[in-house]
Amino acid sequence: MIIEELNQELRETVKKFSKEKDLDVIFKEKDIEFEISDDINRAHFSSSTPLKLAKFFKTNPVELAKNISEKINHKAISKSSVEGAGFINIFINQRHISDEVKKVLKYDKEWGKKNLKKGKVLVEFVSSNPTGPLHIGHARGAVLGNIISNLLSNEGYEVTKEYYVNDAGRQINILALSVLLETFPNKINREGLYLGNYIKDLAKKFVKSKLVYFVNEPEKILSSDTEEKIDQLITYYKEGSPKTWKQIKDFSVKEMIVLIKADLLKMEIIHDNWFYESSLGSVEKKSSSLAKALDIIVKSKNTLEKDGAIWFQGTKFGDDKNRVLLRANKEPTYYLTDVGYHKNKIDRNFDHYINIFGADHHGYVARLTSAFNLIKKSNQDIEHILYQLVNLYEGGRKSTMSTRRGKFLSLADLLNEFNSDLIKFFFLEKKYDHEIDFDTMLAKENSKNNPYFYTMYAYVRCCSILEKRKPNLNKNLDTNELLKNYELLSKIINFPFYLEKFTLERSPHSLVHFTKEVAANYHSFYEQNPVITDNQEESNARLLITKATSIVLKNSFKIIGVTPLEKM
RNA sequence: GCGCUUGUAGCUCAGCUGGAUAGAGCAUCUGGCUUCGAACCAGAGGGUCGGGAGUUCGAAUCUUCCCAGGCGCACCA
Repeated sequence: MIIEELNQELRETVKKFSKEKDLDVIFKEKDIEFEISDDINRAHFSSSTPLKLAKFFKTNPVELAKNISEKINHKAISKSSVEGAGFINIFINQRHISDEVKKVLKYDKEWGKKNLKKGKVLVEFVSSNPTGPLHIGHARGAVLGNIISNLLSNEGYEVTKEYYVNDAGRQINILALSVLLETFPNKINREGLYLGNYIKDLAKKFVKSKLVYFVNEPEKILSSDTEEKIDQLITYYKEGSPKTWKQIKDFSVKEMIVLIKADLLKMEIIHDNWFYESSLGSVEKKSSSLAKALDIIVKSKNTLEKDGAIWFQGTKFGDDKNRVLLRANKEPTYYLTDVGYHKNKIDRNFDHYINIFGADHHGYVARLTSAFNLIKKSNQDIEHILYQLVNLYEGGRKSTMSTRRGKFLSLADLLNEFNSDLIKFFFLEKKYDHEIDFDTMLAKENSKNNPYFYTMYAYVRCCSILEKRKPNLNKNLDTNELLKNYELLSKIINFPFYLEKFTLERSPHSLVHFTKEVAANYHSFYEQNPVITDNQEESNARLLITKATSIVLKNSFKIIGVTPLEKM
């Protein structure tokens, strides 16, 4: 890539210059670089390096810029100058642009893709409890995890997308209880249980599909405390009708996962691996990930015993309090279970781990990271990406979502209103650390303004022209045409650089904005430059620009996870 | 109270690891379809970048203090 070559040249020049001056200063690499200019009338590439280094060289920036700029030499440079407070501005020549455009066409589907082997990454995302269908908040995590995975694998990482299924624990028992009470006649108050319509559906399906044993409702008086009462009921059915309990629990979890998978499939988001909490085994079993993780942490002397429980000394690592790992009754807490899960991840030998969580989990990150660092192998590391929550509004009024109370906007309902590619653009154009207020009515009214249409329309225009006439690569390019449209071409030929940047920055929204800009440049180009004309050379150059644009848009769509349309 | 996070045009958002005149879309206003798809283009107006202070050649961007919103502070998951 030209920018990398220019940076290389710039760094060598600066190095030479400092040797001449007999100075031995080590510079930060990012201080010595060119950036792609956003104003092509000013420059194709510009650098503020002289401004940054003037102090080290004890000279004024303009002077330094002149010195450096005179020494920079690259065959692609057509003009280089010093402007402003000490910026180096350079233009590249027509020959180079033309070569680059040819390269884009040659690489086609591969343009922007790196073939280097960069290591194995495990991306965990969605991981919603199978106690209810996915809702709009999960959808945000889903599209985010998907695009981050795509960006990474495009950069040459070997990516595994994983969904962690919490199929054990109290929440699952509550799910089972909710379905059970819906299945058998009883007069028990359902307060605190899962109340969504999907529970009724599960119960109906359960009755149809299985031979069930009848269970009675408990005769003894239940606690007046909701949570206590739920636990009493769970114990009553679990111990009183173990066979039915297990049947209904397994059935409910299985069915919920079927639903979740179906929703994700509709979004064309497919996890490579579904990891079940229940497969972690028990702490009693020495060989389980749970036991191994606990063992390592205890041996690292970062635990203490209090009230019969084993606590992790989180305060040593900046947590505000210590956390229980193993309860006095030898039951693992959720924390230990998750640490055990990460032990399992570690043993599967990835180089890098990314967890994509909703921002409501942020308090959990420090804890998990400290434990991870104690049990990891060297050269492994973990990273958390937190996305802010989606607020649901109904007619301007905020409505609080709750899976338990059955109050949420399900992904399935969302998909009935909007196509999945539209939803992807909607979520991904916003940075993930920004909250989103979602009002279905408003969203319907505004859906026409979704950048999806604007961007896709540019692609459709390209396709429709290319259907009429194909560019000829063997003919000479009208280089004047290329230079005239450099603003568009700059994005096209620097596409791999942009992708690398977006991946490194973990800023998928930038890719969406980038495609919007490419589309804008193309729309503008389209209005001003009839592509199919009698002037063969001119027409061919414009066809090449059209083809190159379509390549960059198509490759971007693939990473974003939307289907390119040839007609709309 | 402590911690994390957000505050940029009327609205929805980019820009934030310091760089040149703070950008889009929507809305408002003015133009453009007999020609490759007008789901588009060209142009106009609209800003104390939440507020104060600091760091420096330079601050929307870094530091700090306020103000306002969101989230989190379990032997729940």
